[in-house]
Amino acid sequence: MPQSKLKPIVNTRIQARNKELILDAALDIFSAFGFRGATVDQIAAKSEMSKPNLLYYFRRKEDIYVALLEHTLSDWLKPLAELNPSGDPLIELSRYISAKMEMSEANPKASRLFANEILHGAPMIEKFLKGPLKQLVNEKAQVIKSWIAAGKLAPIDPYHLIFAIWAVTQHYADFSVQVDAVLGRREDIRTAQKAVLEILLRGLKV
Amino acid sequence: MPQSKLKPIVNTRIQARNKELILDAALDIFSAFGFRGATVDQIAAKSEMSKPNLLYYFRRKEDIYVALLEHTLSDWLKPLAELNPSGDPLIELSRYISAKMEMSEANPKASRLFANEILHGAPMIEKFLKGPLKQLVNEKAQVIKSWIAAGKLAPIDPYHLIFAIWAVTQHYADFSVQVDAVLGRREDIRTAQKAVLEILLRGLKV
DNA sequence: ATAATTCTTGATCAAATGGTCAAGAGCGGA
DNA sequence: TCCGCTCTTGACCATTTGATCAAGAATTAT
Repeated sequence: MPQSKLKPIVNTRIQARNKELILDAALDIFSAFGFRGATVDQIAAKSEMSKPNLLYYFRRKEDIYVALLEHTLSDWLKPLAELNPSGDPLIELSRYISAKMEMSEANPKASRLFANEILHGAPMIEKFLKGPLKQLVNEKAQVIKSWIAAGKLAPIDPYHLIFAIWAVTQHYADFSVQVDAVLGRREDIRTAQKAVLEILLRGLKV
Repeated sequence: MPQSKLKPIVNTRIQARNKELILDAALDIFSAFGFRGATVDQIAAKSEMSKPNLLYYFRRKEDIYVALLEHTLSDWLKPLAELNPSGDPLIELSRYISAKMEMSEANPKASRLFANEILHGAPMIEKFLKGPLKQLVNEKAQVIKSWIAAGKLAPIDPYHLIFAIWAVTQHYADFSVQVDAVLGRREDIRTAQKAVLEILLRGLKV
């Protein structure tokens, strides 16, 4: 069945390449300046592209921003989704915390992008928060509850435990300027990871 | 000695009142939209004042922002400064964490203002971070170290413990949209406070 | 090859926005 | 009361910025 002359369904190679270039540049700019603080000119300059050309691929500034968020939302859920109900609680949580710390180290820009979006009321990702994220957290909270019921974990509110893990791990990406300023040096990820694991896990032992 | 005709040293009553009105409005606007996202018009509208009149009190948008940050920096340090070296470690830390949780509840806007500033590289408060804040944290880290040395506290890195307390407590102000979305309701501060105290303190007992 | 389609850009626009100015209104001290 | 200083504002300006457009260059399909 011939695809009658509709709008481009399949991206050309050039489209794929340029959209990728734009999203890469946009992550740099949006994470550094926020949605309102970033300008289309900046993103165009960083992707070495004229502004009209950039707007040929994404018709509005907001479209770039939304695409960028969607592009990374699934990555965000992955480590939590991998929390294994039949594994050992402390090992599973340790793995999760380590994974989040490594994400903060490897991709602080994505972390700051989300932080900024949520800080400003999450206008673009409200549905994600109330939908997939909420659902996954509920599911994993049940897992933690079952561990507690089985006497394998100290009786801690699972939701607030998850919040605490998010808060602490993402702090090293979002507030790295403050961390470095207070420590007087660029913080070593290994040291931080070890300390965070101790602080968060020590109290969870039965 | 008569004060010769210099610029106004002492603020008039009207100045005091209007500057206060402006700063109140500015906290609302800057915390919601960030420095770049906020507009002078918005702040003027919120303070029920014409834009030129607002700019009579603060000549530039940046001046309002800086005044606002300075206006609250000392409040920020106060609870940590009150950590008492000769008190019981767990009670002192419990008091500190509770104070921070109450600040998140009582003044989430100030928390978001700082979060946004730090997230974007802290261009205006770099000196505060590397100066007074660093110094105070060093001092209190020593207190925690002495508690550990005295066998009154589990051996935890004091700097990362402080970071963890900041991260978790401020999370409830800065990421409240996410917290509420995941829980499906407005979170009750008492519940959150109790959970946070357990999570952070349980592992600190010797 | 060549027609159709996709890609690229200089020039331009309208709106938003930070900030200025001059002139008038209001207030406080002598 | 009167004078000088503080306060207030409508009108205005220059720049920034998101977005458009028309026309030409490059690519792709036949």
